[in-house]
Amino acid sequence: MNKTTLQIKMLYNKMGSAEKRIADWLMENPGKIISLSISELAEQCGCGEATLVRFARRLGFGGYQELKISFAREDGSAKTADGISAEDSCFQIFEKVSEDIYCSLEMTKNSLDAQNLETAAKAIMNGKRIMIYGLGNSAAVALDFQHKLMRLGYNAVSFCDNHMQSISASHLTKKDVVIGISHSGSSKDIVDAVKIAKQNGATTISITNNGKSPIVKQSDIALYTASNETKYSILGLNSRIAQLAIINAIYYYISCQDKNSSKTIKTTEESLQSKKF
Amino acid sequence: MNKTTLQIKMLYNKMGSAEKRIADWLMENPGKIISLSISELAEQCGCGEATLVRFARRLGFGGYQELKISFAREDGSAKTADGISAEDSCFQIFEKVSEDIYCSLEMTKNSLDAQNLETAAKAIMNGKRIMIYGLGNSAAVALDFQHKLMRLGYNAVSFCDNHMQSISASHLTKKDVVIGISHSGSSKDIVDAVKIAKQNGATTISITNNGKSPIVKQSDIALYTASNETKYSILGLNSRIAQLAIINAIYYYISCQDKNSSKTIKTTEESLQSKKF
DNA sequence: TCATATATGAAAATAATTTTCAACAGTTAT
DNA sequence: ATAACTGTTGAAAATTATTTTCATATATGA
Repeated sequence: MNKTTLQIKMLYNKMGSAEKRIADWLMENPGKIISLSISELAEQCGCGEATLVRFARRLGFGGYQELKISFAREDGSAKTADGISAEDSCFQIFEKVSEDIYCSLEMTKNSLDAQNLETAAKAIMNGKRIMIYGLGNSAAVALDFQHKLMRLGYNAVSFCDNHMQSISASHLTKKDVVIGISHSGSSKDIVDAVKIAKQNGATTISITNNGKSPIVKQSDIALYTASNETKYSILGLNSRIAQLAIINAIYYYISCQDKNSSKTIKTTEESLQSKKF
Repeated sequence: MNKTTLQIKMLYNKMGSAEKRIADWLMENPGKIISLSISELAEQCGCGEATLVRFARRLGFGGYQELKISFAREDGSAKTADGISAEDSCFQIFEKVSEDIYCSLEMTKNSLDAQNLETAAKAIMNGKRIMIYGLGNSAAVALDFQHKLMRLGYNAVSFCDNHMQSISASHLTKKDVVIGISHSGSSKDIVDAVKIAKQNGATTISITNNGKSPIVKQSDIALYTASNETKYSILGLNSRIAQLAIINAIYYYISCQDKNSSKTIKTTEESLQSKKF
């Protein structure tokens, strides 16, 4: 599946009935748009030309022509990513997983607030200590974040022990920053620890897939991922990748903004040299 | 070089001076035609619109539009993902990171051997014990893998302590499976541990970005990621995501193939219920 | 040199696209 | 329930793009 098709599917629910008809026609007739003018397509879809222009704009194009060209670029051979089944080879599953990851990243682009992201990155840069809490699935993400921040020379620690999380949170001050990671946003222990940190005046950041979750109430800054994985799993596998993408973005942002970072990164690399063949 | 470009070169000698000017401009400005109207391009080439229409017809197209679309289709390499700079907002960086992740996944699709992937997944399913080794960056990936396999009810353990890695490897048998994760493939301790495991007869699997690395020599099965990140980092951030995608694929594959898994996943979920709000 | 064939671009004709606007549907506030 | 608001829609107008026509220019070969 290509980028444009993907985007159409993502925005489908937000479309009006005429736009949905357009989306449906495009899905059912892959590649055909390329040889049609706006009036011809309007007739096919039973809508006005204006609606087609709006449709194109909504997808981020300048107009109908650009939409058409985008379809031409991205090849008509539209693969449709179905669910994963027992007949699939492991490689086919890999392809589907890639597709879903891509989809989740696009969705996260919509749900992630640019201002919050920037504020969170700056808070981390100014924090005296950075505490990162995650459990289960999110523990690996927390560890990844700690690792990256340490490479940049920051005083970052991650905990995947709920006692340690609460203990560490209880000793924080308003100079410190806490990052709570929970896909559901409802992990009791993480919420507790973040709450304690907030009571102590620390800046609290949460990374979650659920906007209406308890962790958000305890957060000064909430970073939302998005993913459509009800299909074949309760596990938020794709939102996890989106979390990592957010972490990568923050990492790069800090490494660009922080003037010491290039030196620090070099120091890190040097320290690891002897560990390699 | 694409079909249309080739044809233009073939017919070049038969063209008049104005048409040659068009051909020259197109060669010097690859891809630019896509965003230009016929009048704009006519001005660029210093010729009349009519000449452009004739030019397109001569190449076998119905008109200017078709020529334009043909260029759009054949010019896949027009991705303009720049590097990350200090002027970028954190959100812009997130967008670039997403783009790179997508790119890396596509590249990995090419470098990953379907047969090896399947073999690795089956070996894991049949392994008595699964040992996963990673250090630094790769420790988080190893932890993630362990977590997923445990959810499926497998006897999986990850170590990010080089002593524990070697110790555990020294006690393995040919019924066991070892997974060594190293972006560079040159991490001494990981290679050592995998080597020990291999000497003991365990099935060894490696996940790495480097086909010609020491770890591959110690592996029965090598799974290669791919990524282009020389641009702004030594860290293999994107290959890391590709590693996780491989892990996700294996997870789903096993959960489809292993008949007990749905029960096990349910048990896992139940065990976590009390931890949530 | 001249007749013929071909190439060219300005302008006219046609077609495609975009904008405007009024009607309408659904939602929220009063 | 009603008013005010918000967003969707397509017909028609306005704009822009493309194609055709045609007069002129240029080259070719007898």
